[in-house]
Amino acid sequence: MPPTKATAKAEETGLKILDSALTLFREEGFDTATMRDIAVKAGVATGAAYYYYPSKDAIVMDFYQRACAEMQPKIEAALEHANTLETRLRELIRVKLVHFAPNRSVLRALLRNGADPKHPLSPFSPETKAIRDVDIAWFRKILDDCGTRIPRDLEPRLPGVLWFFQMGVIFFWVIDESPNQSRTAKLLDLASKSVATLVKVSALPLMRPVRKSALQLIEVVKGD
Amino acid sequence: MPPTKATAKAEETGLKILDSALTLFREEGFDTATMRDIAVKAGVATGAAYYYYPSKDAIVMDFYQRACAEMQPKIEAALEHANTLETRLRELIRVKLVHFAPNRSVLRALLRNGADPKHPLSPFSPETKAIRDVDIAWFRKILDDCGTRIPRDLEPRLPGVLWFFQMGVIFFWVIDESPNQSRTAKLLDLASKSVATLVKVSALPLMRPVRKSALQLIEVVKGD
DNA sequence: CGTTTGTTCTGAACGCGTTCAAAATAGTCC
DNA sequence: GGACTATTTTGAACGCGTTCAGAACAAACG
Repeated sequence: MPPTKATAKAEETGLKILDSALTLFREEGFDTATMRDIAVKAGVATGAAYYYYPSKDAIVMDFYQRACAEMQPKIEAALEHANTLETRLRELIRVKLVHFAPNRSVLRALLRNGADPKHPLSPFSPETKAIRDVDIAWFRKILDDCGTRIPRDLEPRLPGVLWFFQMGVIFFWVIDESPNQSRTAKLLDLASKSVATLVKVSALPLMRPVRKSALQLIEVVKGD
Repeated sequence: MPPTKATAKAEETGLKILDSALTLFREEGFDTATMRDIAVKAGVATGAAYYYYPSKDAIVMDFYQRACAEMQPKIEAALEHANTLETRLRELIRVKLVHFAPNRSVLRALLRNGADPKHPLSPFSPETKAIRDVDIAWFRKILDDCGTRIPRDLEPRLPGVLWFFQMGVIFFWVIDESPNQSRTAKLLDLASKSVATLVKVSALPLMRPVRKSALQLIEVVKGD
């Protein structure tokens, strides 16, 4: 959102800038749309955009936050009709892809900097922690009552791992140029099934050493 | 390398520009070092740098290519003393980390754009295919005579998968801010062991369905 | 009403990567 | 040597994201 401003008129200007930006991003891509274009389209001076958003990236961030908020009820609805871990995982992620679909290229601009956790736009940055926590809570939820027994030692780590898995799928989707992103659809089907199976299998007594190794790895990756 | 120029003096100028750039990148980071700085340090005008390199990124690319070439004998040496899949995998990757260590931040600039396969600097781009192929050949080699039996169906895909695994480790290393990148060291140890175990286990008759699923996934991700 | 204080907006300017017409230099042939 | 071509180098200029001093406007108070 444009950071809360005093007057109603200001609120409106902020939204106008956001709207102009997103339209231009969609129409001609993030890089091609310049801050000057955005300002002109919103009917303000270049500098005005910076009164509402500290940077071009921040506009994308705002879009991302709003999108996440809008998605919450959609996610809830999608999970109603899904009971198994596999279907819940798949539907949860599918809701996001569908919701982001019209703005796939905007998301690409965001995930470009996914590399650097120091970058404010990274899905791993402190700035995005709030969103991440909400996301991860959903994965905890779908593990909670899915009928699959989760090993005690895996339980606290698994939501985060599934979130990471989700980021991988979204990332793949963003760069997937196949018609209608059909490759991602296939990937999501296959991967959801595999992940669900893996979780199930990981509970077998025989798998204890494998699970312990995996947990060690997770610990190293997460620990900082 | 600076694209082949006619005179020896030109060759030298090109190297001077490369050298100045890398020094500045190391000293103050990729973003802070400007093309003007680089040119001044090399004793030429700003535009001269663009006679040798089409972009700032291209300098990093050149560094990367040279580094890969220099690494070949080091890799060969490292593999002499390693016989198991686990140790070979670990040593192969370790050689790269050690070699890149003084220029970790330069590599970071390169991997920043790893996201977009359309970006020329991406490790997945057509522009980097030659390097990638050489890399993958090494992974084929360490699978060849490591004493572990590789399932027939997995064999053609596995080198690419291991290369991808390597990119993951390098990526983690590049953003690893722990002292001396000790977390990466731990990760590399654990992950090499796990990967080697996985490969071994994947050959068991019991694991056939799991392996087939994994292969399907690989197919979807690679196929384009 | 005028003054004052805070909010919103302006547009010129900065530093960056990059481009390019033209100048300087080197190489070649008579 | 001089004339002509190809290579190398220059530095001003462009478009971008961003900054900032101050103009314009609104609200509150006397």
